[in-house]
Amino acid sequence: MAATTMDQLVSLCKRRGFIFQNSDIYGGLQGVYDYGPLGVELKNNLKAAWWRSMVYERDDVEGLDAAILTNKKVLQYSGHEDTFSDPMTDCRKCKGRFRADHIKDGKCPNCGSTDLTEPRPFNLMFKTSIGPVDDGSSFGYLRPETAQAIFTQFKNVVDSTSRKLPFGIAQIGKSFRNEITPRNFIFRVREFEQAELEYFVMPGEDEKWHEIWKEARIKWWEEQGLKRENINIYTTPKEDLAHYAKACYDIEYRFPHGMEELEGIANRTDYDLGNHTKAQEEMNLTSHCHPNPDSTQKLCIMDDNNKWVIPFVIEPSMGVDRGVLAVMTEAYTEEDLGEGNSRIVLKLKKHLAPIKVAVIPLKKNNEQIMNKCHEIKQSLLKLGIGRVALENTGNIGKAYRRHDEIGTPLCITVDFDTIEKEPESVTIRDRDTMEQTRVNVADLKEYLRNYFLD
RNA sequence: GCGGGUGUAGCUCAAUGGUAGAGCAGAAGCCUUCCAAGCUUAUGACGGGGGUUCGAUUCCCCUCACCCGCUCCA
Repeated sequence: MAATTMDQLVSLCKRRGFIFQNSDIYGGLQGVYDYGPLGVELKNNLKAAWWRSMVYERDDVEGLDAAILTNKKVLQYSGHEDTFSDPMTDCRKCKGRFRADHIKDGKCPNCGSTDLTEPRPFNLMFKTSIGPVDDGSSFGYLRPETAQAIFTQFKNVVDSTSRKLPFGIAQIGKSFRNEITPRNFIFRVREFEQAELEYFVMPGEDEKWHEIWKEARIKWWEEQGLKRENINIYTTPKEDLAHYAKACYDIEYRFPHGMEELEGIANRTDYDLGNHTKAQEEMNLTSHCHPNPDSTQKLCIMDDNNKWVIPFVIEPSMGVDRGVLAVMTEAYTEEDLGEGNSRIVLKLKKHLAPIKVAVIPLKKNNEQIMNKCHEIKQSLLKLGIGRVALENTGNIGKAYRRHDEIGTPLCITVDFDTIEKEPESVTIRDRDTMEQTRVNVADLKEYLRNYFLD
C-alpha cells in the first residue's frame, strides 16, 4: 500500500531528514523547502538517473548548465513578460478571480456581479536588481523555466558540437515562479528544480517525435519505480495550452492529493527559436512570433539539402521536486508483520536509495565489532556505489526498522561469528524480504558490485 | 489573493485563565541482543507580535506557516 496521506510523507520527511521547511526557525517561507541529509541524496540520485538516460545513454543529446539570472530581454521575447504578469480582478460575490482583460462592462464573467476589486498586478516572475545600486534602473529576472537558456544558447551549442537534426540539449536546474498559491508540500513551490530536454527536429517530424518522447518518458518513470496504473496521460485541450505550445501531454501521477502533473511534454514548435532569432522574415516561421530587432544571431541549423531551417522543439520537462514526491509516495509502504507488529518501508529502487548499505554492529559497545564495522565501511566506500553508512544504535531490530523507513536496500551486520570464526563473514539483510544471507567478508565487494552495478 | 480549518518537545498526542504531561525518536551508559515497544541517566515545547486581565498556552486582534476549496502550473 502506497502512502495514503501527505501528512504521512511530511512527517517521515521531517523525522528522518529528507525535507524541511525553509527558514524554519523564523516561521518558514511560503512555498520554499530545503532538502536534508537524506533528501539531497535521493534528489541527486533521481537527477543522476535522468542525466544518464537523457545524455549518457544517447548519442544525440548535449548537456548545458546555464545561469539563473536572466537578461530581461530573454523573458520579453520569450513571451513570459506578457503571459506571466496579468492584472487580476476578484469578484467579491462569487469569489472568482479573472484576468482584468477578460472582464467586460465591469461585470463578473461568472455571476454577472459588478462588485469587483480593482485589478491588481500579478507578476509570476521574480525580479531582482542587478548590480549594487538598487535604484530600479537595472534589473533582471530569475528564470521561470530552464528552457529559455537552451534556446538562447542554441547556436553556441550547435557551433561547438557540430550537431545536425534531430538532436537535443538537456539541462537540470532551479527555476522560480511566484505561484499564487504554493500548496501540497513540495508539489507546488516557488523555488523548484526542473529537468528539461529541448529536442530539436525537422519541421513536419515534430508530431512523430512528440509521440516517441511521450512513450520514452513513461518508460523512464516506470524505471524509477512508478507503477503504470498510477500514471495517467493527459492531453491538454487546445484552449488550455501554454502560450508557446501547439500540443502537450502531461504525465500525471497519483499523488496523495490527487492525479496531478509530474512532467509536461510539449510541442513548442518553432515559437521559441523563432522569437529569439534575428532576421525572422527569412525563416519561414510557422509560429506567430513577435518582431525582434534586438537579437544578434540567427538561431537556425543547416538541413541535409544545405538550407537553413529553424527546427521544431519537443520538450519533455519534469519537475524534479515532484519526481522526488512521486517516488516517495510510490515507495511508502506500511507492512503488517502480525501480532500487532508493523513496519514502514520505503521501497525505493536501489539506484534512488539515499543510503545504499548500512553497516551495523550487533553490539555497539564491543570494540572488536566496532573496529570491524569501520573497516568494512571504509572498504565498501571504494566501490563508488553511493553512500555507505555506519549505523550506531544499540538495538539491531531498531536499526533494521530505521533503515527500512529510509529505504536502505541492504544492511550488513557484524556479529560475534564475524570476529570469532574463520573465514570472516557477515550477514546481509534484504530490505523488502527481510531475509538474511551469510557472506564471507572477502566476497563482500563482489556481492555488492553485482547487486548495485549490474 | 479570497473563503474555511489548523498551529503544544524532532514525531504523534494530552491538560489548563494561575506559566504544561506522556509515548516514540534523539544523546550518554548497561546487557554475547539478528528484526521496534529491555534497563539507567540527562535533555527537550505552548509559531511570532500586540491587547484584555492581578495573571494567558487558554479569550480578542494582527501576523507567519501548513492543510482543504477556487486559481495556477514543472
